Amino acid sequence: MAAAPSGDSRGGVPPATAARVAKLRREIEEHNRKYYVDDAPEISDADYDALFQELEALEARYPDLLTPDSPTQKVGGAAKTDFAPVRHAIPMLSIRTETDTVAGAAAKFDARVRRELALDAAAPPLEYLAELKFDGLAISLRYEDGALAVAATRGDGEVGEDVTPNVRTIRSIPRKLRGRNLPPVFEVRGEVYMARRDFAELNARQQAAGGRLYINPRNTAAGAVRQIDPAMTAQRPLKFFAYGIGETRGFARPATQRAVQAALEGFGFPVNADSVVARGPADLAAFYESVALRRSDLPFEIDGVVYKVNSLALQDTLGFVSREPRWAVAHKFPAEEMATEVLGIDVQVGRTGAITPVARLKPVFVGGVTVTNATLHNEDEVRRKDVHIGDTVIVRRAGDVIPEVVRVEMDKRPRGAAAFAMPKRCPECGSAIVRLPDEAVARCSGGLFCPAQRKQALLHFASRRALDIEGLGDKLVEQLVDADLVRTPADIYKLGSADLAALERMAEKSAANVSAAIEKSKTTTLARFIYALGIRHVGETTAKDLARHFGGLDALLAADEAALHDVRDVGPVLAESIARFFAEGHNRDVIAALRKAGVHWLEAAPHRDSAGVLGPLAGLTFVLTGTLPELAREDAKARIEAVGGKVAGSVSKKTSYVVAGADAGSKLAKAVELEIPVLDEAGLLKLISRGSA
DNA sequence: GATCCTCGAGTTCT
DNA sequence: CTCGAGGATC
Repeated sequence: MAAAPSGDSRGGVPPATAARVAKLRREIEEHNRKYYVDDAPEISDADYDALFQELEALEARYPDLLTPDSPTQKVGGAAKTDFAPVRHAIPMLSIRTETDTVAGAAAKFDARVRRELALDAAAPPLEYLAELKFDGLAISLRYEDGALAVAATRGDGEVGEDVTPNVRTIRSIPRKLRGRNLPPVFEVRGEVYMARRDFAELNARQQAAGGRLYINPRNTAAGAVRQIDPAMTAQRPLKFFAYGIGETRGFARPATQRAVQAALEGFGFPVNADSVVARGPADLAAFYESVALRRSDLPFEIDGVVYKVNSLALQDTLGFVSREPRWAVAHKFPAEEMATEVLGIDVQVGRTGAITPVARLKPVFVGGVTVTNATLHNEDEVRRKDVHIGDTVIVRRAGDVIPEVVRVEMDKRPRGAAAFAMPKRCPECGSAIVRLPDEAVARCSGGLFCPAQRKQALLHFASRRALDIEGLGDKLVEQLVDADLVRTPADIYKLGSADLAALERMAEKSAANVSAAIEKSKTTTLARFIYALGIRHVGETTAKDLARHFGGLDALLAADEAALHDVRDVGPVLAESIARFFAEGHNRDVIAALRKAGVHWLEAAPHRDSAGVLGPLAGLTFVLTGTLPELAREDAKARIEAVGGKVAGSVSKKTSYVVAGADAGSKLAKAVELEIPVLDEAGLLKLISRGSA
């Protein structure tokens, strides 16, 4: 940390003030770290803000004290923890997850491996190693001449973060390999984790000290490894299991995965003993069953088991499909389910007025987080699941993310528990709630008169894929609408910094940031603008089609329903919806006001041919899945579209290529099933550049 | 008229 | 991610 100006008084700064500024900076950095890295803030937001404001005030008063590295100068105040990047000599793989029944998953994997190896049914069963899948943080340890040289997180599989100083504090990781004639290079792959008991003790200490409790062992372990200060890591009871090797030099590779375990133990690494050599799929399924029964008795958390082909020679033969080995699968346990109580069923109002019932739940810890809400989608869904208020329900996190009510425990229903009744009037604006005969969704009829819909419309307008106004989030929109400072998107452009700064939780600095973001959003594209308007049934894709078809906004405004029909993928419903939107005087006024405020874009000549611009990838449809090493998903999409390709959301027979990155999910599986060619990022880039050459 | 393919919209928590 | 529904295709 760069010190505040030192001893020699300059600009008449009292030494006590300089010291106070330095202290504030230290404290704020520390709290940032607790908040962002430890995920365990020590002070309330209000106290934090007070420190921050004091520092800002002092810096404003004594500009000499202002240094570029002051926390006040960092965007968003976030202490981005930048560890040095480390490129893995051999990529750290992600293992494909099999989702099927117990017997099915093992059988599928076995069948796939046998097919790849061209084994016929008469061939003897294959040998596998079945291991536990630890729920921790994957780490690669590089030993040079026997000494730990680099420890890196997995990152995206290609490039991880250098966490060597932190990892050195973990006692079960040897600093030097055991034995003689050590290989010049030896990389170990394994998992850093926190044992259940250690986690509980850590939390007991936290509680005694009056600190915030940690959520779960995995996040705590991951947070601890990514500490800025290794001394903090040292205070966390972390452990390690080794399970594989990366690059090696001067090391005779063993013949089997089992022998790799033995070699790792020989070098002094802890290897979990709970693994078996299995013959054929039935043995794998039996291992899974046995582990599932013992899961809660294990001293650490696991989220499934891993099956690997035991022979390393066969592993080499099998190779990879875009960064996923064909010789291993993870077989995860089904999502954890917990019982809890339905405290009530509220409704939420969406941008289109859709009324969504949401179950308010008694907080329950499931799948690693505390869940308090779960969507019930719509009236029919509530009826189908037959959820009443006061019911005990089983909850899980679908796809390991979004909480869902699985079912009701009928025998626990209290007498007289009330069923859900769709309200007649919108809770936000009092307008009638209407459900059209063939629709599943009930809607508030208030339109933009309804504050909830107005807020959602504004959020949509400012969202990343629309005009992308950074910093204009739900809290801010809430205040702006409630204070009646903003009614339509056009009003956003009338806000001055002073208006913003007058709001709660808005210091001058943040207000200036938002102002700048608003200014920046004025330069946009026609497609984004159309999308931002929030026309029913017009999403990102349709907005692009409209922009391309008409070229300019005036042509679109002038189009009647028949003209709209000519746009690709626009049928009667969309044509009517679009025409009705633009026929509305209010909407035309808002559009005019936005243009007047300076929102602008480059207009192009209309492309009446619905095939769109021609490019080397014209006519090809791509589906993206997983995380690519370099390109963000949006970038990849833009690159493909720039040369005429199309990016779709799901895999079908019409898909030309699937581009798969790390942790690819069901879409990759579907691609393999439909025998659609799979590319990695490099393959995609090659295709783009070769095509355009 | 049935079926398949997409797109749109809504959603949780950190 | 998942569901519902619009549009295209056979």
